[in-house]
Amino acid sequence: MARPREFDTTVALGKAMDVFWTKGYEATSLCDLLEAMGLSKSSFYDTFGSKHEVFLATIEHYKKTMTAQITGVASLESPARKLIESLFDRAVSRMTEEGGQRGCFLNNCAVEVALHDPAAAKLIDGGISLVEDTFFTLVERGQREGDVAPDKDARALARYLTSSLNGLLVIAKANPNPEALADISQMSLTALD
Amino acid sequence: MARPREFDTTVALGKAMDVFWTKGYEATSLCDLLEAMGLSKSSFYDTFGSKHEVFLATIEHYKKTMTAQITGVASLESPARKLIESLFDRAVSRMTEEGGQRGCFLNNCAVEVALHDPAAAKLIDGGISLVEDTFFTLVERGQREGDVAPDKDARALARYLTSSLNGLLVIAKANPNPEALADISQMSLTALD
DNA sequence: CACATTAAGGACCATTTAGTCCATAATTAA
DNA sequence: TTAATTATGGACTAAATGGTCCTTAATGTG
Repeated sequence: MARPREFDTTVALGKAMDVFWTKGYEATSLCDLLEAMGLSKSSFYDTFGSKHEVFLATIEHYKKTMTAQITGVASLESPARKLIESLFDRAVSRMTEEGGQRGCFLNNCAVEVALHDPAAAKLIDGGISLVEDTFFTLVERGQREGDVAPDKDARALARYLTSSLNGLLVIAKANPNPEALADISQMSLTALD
Repeated sequence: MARPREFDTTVALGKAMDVFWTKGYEATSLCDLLEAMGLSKSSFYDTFGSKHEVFLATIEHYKKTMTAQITGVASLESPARKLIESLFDRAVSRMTEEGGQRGCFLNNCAVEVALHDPAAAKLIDGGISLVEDTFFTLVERGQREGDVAPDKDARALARYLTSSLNGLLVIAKANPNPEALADISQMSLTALD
């Protein structure tokens, strides 16, 4: 009953992340994880150590996949401003479509555990910085391209955009009203003018 | 060992709210609640029914106390714009001071439970609407007073401000960096120009 | 004084929790 | 063929979970 190297650690981490993402850390039981990851308790503890270690690993996993995704977007040829706008658009449409109300994993984690889990908080902060840095790059490029206000501080704008996106996601969780989200998204982006 | 009507239900709810606020719903045990509220298990179940019912009650409690606080601010004589700014200032200073990183109770609840607890989600949404309505009143007043952009839709601005404030609080939870928060707050408020 | 409240204390419950450990089976590499 | 890997299944634990219930004690009210 045991072929060696049967399961893919990365895939399993992705599954675990999905569970934490939709249920939250505390509400996720070991059982939930085992089911989702498709492995036995023994293997789980052998490979990952503990629930908490898996949790931290999923945050790392999220950062990796997000980085890939985000640098993908940021390196597209479209004007930077359009790319920024599309990031907001995507957030809105994701939150308004069926079953998409999970929000942002980092956001969820920050709110639920950051205060009591310093290790997680550090990873989360790193992830948010990644987002901020992406916005920073885009803002600077936008300023060079001429469709982002050149007089505004790029770092401040990047911080602001990151915060705005998170705000949008929180509001959407409480009530994914498309009109409200569109208002918020649009107003947020006027800061680029 | 039991004097009748000894404990004040409202006070107890406030204590319970504090626990949920700092620990989150799932991470709060019955034991935590009993200790904080200062009552026995029997009295707890007699009076409140269940952990979940207390939870819902604390959201209501939060709304009540917040309404009082917020209408207090909104009815001050200062210019509306100044009042809006002070709401952001207060959020920043609360999040940067020692032990103030709990964020906003509604925000926390929205992120942790809204997806799986429809009853809570409804109450939370109601609370957020309260905030939005306060901003709406202030924005309209600010427009009349001449220091908020008159051409912008007041409802959209109110939604935006609510979202921005929530974003700020999430970012602060992950990393309460005063500079970043100041950047975010300031940039958010330029939407009023 | 007596009676109805009101609360506390504590026994009790079934379930679930995260986590450990070991024997077993399948596989690959030497 | 043999030995080292690698994973599984399942037995097991100790603690904690939310929740029920019943007895007892203190109090206010008639």
